[in-house]
Amino acid sequence: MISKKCLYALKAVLALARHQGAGPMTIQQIADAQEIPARFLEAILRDLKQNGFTESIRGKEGGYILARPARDIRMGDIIASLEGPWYAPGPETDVFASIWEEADRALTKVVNQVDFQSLLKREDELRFSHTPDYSI
Amino acid sequence: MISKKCLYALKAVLALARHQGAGPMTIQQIADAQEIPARFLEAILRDLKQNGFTESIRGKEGGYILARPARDIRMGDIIASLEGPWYAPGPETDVFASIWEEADRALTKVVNQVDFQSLLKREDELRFSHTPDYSI
DNA sequence: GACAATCTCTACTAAATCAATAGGGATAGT
DNA sequence: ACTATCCCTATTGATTTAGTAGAGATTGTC
Repeated sequence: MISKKCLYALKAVLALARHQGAGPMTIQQIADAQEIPARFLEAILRDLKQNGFTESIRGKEGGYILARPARDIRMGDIIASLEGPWYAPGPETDVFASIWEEADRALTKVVNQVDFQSLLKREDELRFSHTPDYSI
Repeated sequence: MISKKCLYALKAVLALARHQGAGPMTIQQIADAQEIPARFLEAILRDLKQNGFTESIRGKEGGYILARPARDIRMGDIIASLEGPWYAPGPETDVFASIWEEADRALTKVVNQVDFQSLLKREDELRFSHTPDYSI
């Protein structure tokens, strides 16, 4: 099961992606926008910073920004850095090992195909298709 | 991360597959063969039974057998029945939902391609290729 | 320089899950 | 009756998850 921490991290990066170019976002702003407990988010953003995805500006007018363009951050990058490997390649190579590896590759391939620029686009399209149309 | 319970279950089914046609295996035999804590295995085998993968024979000379031919049991079947879904399809459909679904499909596809008859074959080949060859 | 808004760091905790373990009960063959 | 087996419920210790708390460091503004 994918952890909430990881889900929060993905949402946070998405929020920062949408805000890119408009200065830093505070932890509180991100927390409000994505409904994430602020204190928890704080720790997550620190993790993201340590892994090179975000940068922080301290002091008043401070906050977080993406360290690189949204196009250059993939879902898989975030997942890989926060989530442990979903299977442990042990020393004993049993008959299942190669299957786990194949499954891992399949999974990685999917999440590595999606960068945050394309997520923004997807989100826009989703919003569009879900907005009720009251016109006649 | 894939749980030990699930890994044990897969090993147990593999052991039963190899023993198929040779009468029931006791919990203890399976535990010894696959190095699984017997008491833990007991609960796992009960789960497998409830999910229709194994059948049990009680009393002396009792034990477990596969409920169907090894060819008709896939890795994915065992995993799906013991492991919860690896992501939770919540009510709110955010932009990530479709990615999780795609990832899930990719994963399922891999593990559903492998049945236990083919695992037996793979294991034989693996054993063969790992057996040191002392001939000159 | 005081103040306020921000990030930073360490520690703590409550709840859930995992990986078993324990103890007795039911069943079937000899 | 005896024994080897499966069956069922409950309990436990360790680990992980999902946060919370409190104090400290940094920076812009007045």
